[in-house]
Amino acid sequence: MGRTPCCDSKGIKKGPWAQDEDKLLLEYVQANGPGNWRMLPKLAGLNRCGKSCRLRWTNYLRPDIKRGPFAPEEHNSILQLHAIVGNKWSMIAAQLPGRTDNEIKNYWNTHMKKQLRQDAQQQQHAGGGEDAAHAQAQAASCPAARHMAQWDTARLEAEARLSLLSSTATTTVTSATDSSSSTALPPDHAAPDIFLRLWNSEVGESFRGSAQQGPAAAAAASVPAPPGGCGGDDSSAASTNDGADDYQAFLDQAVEEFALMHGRLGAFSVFTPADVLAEASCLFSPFE
DNA sequence: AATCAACCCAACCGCATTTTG
DNA sequence: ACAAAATGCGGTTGGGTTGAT
Repeated sequence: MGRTPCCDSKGIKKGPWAQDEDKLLLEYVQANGPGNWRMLPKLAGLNRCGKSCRLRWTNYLRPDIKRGPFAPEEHNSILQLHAIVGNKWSMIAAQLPGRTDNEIKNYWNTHMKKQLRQDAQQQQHAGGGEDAAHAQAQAASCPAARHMAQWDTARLEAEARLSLLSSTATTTVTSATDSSSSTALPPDHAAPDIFLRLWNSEVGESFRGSAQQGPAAAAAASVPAPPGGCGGDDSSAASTNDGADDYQAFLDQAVEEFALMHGRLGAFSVFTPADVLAEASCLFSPFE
């Protein structure tokens, strides 16, 4: 006994949108604004369900949608954001003006997953050894371990940036590294660098402690092995559960920070200016 | 030229969350 | 406070396109 689906009416068209349908939808939304998707098809003269109309508008017809290939900055942003919030595509999309969650999701699934796999393989060849191969196979077969690998990348980049900023002794770092209040507003003149703030907070420190035994160990310690899944017959999983708590606490705080900051400031850039990123990439560029 | 496989992306589906009466 | 409706979100699928054989 659930709700009846919105699209179960007979005769409702599905599949690709025709040009005239796009035109009808576009004209209606431009005249009346988005919203009331339930009634919109009838009012606009469309033989579609409201859900389909909303999707078509948000993913394709919206005038502020940016089309074309993703820029390197966008690529890096997606990479870093995904390391923090995971598959929260709408959250990631909120930080990339003009990109839809669907587009980012597709981009991640088709381009970036593949690239991460290739990078991992390259590292395996460079590193060599059976242990590396084993860890790689584990990472490839276990989503949680993959996520940890992504997290490790973001962590390294944050460290590189921290090193950079501390060496240039900018005043923004002083406020950014003030861990006494993780929810304090950043100074108006500085971009809020959540990576740095989280990294220097207590949960960040706690997580660093658990991850210091290396990425593979951190992955094993942080993520309980699924039944019959990666991590094998890990009987020590229970004894290392602190890592999972730290990791979860870190992620939870990251999500809270995003939500809080986004609520206060609207759309904003999480990341430092492009020149700083460029410098950082000289120190450490994991995805090139 | 024909066939097949891989890739890409728009659209759908179902669940979760929020809003409304 | 509750139930139903509306909306949002993430996972998945299907069909078109492109490249290899």
